[in-house]
Amino acid sequence: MEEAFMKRTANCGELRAKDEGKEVILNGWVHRDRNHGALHFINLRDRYGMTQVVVDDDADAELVKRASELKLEYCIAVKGKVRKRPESMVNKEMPTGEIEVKAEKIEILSPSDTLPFMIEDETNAKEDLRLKYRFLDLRSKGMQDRIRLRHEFIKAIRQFFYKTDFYEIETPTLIRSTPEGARDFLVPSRIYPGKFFALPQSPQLYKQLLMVSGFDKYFQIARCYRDEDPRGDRQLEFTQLDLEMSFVTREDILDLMEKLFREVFKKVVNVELPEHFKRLSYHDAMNTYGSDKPDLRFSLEIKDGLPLVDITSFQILKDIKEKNGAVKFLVAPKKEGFDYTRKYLAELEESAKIYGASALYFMKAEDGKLQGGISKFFEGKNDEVLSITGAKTGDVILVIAHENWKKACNSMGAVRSKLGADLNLIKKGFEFCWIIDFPLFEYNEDEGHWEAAHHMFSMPQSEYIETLEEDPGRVKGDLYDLVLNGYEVASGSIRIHDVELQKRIFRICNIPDDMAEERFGFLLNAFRFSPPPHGGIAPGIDRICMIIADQSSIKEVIAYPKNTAAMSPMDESPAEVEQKQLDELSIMIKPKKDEA
RNA sequence: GUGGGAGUAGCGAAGCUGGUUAUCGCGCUGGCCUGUCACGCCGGAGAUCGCGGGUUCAAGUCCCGUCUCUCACGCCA
Repeated sequence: MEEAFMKRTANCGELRAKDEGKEVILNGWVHRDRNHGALHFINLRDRYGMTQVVVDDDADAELVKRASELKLEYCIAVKGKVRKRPESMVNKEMPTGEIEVKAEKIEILSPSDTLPFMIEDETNAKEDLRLKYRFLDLRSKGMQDRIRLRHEFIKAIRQFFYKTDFYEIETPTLIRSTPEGARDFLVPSRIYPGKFFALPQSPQLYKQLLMVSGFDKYFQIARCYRDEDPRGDRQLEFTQLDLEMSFVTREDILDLMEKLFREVFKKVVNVELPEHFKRLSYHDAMNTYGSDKPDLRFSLEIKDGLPLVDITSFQILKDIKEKNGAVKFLVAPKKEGFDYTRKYLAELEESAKIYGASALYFMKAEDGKLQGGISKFFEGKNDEVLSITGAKTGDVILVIAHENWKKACNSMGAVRSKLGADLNLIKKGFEFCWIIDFPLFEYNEDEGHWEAAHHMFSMPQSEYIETLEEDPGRVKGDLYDLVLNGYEVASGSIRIHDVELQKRIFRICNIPDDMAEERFGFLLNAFRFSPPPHGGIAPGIDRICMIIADQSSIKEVIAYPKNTAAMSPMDESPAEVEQKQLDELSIMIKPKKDEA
């Protein structure tokens, strides 16, 4: 019996000089096609690589004709013999560059329309077009590499956990709301007309129940859904490694994560991470780097500007200090070939204003003197300013003042980030750090009440527990974030496991007991039956892969395009969809007559 | 929700202060080519300049409206 098509005996990435003389069949796509008249070269591509196929000058008429029919991205089968390329024709750029396959027969398995954009390592087609033709975009080497990276990353995570006594457990996805603070995606229920399921924002409640059940250690590669505006580093639908452990302290969890990332980064990108990651308190991170997710690939530090206020005649700074606000300064370093022009300083100010600063003040240090900007407010105090700031000739002292400490920090943080990028200060590599001692509550001005800064199930640090209600703003939580190159990549905490404490937290967050009972009753109920002390953390797989893939967008490292992941939303109302789906299903189930 | 940017051939772009045939590269197409590998060379087709309106002798270019995309903020960790 003749085969349906010439099925491959080798892939396009594996043939080498040692395979010389082998008769092979390759299957793949026509990546490039170079026709020289009597000689014809075809780069045949599959996910394993690329192999050059030659239609030589001794080819018979049929082979020549078939080869001339080929166009880009035709899916073909080639039968031929592996041969070494002539010495001077070896392509060192290609892993298979020492050989080529001399075609004896070509079969077109499937032709292709003219492409909407070229399949290149990195295409410059616009995002929406690439997403419309996602299947073509994913044929490119750049995209295949990203998807492979993601695969390797998840594989390495699983390998790590399979050596431990963690259980991998899946939690439900048609659930009642998990309160992470974002909007829920809702799914109408057919069985309970008019009612809805929520898709999980995280497996939070369920993993806590698993701890109450005594599973002790659990992990899951979990899909999560949050109905908020997407960004380059944030999707509606995303994947995280979710884990929870019983009878542990914060140190156990941080330690586990450091071990995990050391092993995984070694395996996946062959990078040695330090044994322990730097730690910064939330306050130190904000004060020093102007961000709770600082990029430590460059050191540029923000300093407290209050000492400057004591020696200035600048009333605006004095007023801010009077009101207990924050004054921050940053010394922008001199750099050869880079001028702090008026225009550039205005750009820096713009980036500060986005985060609420009303102005970015500056003065230049030149030969032991201050020049320009606000220097006139430091008449006769040049030496003091230079000694406080440490500024040297060519440096620029940047100052931000704001009544609101957080806004002052964030604004200067934006300036720091821009300087880091523009002055090329950012080193290659991976800088992890822990941010710890987060405040447990934040005041929501719009709603007029306190709310959980992270989520409502995180433990306050023990010294605050008795006096929680007195001033929620000063309560630090047993919360920890893992930050990589300026992105938050994991977030975790030690959980509350006590009904009364949980209810107090709910009350502070303006959730009265009856509402708490209604929404989280099943968790509160579980807490009545000897829940163990426990805690966990959830690293975002998409974002870490994005950073490893050199900060391509998350759209590029996950398998689904934007909006609701796989597709843009449907127009029909749920009821219409349901009927339509049933109709389609019944057509599919009925066998066609001629097939039966 | 707010603000910035963009929409010109299948794709990516150019088109300065309005001026008569809208340019370039890739792709497509016809031909030539025995060693290419982003092959090369010669020719060709392909665009009511997002859409609607306005100003003007004249609009891709200026104005108003509108849609779409995109980035930042808000929101969200």
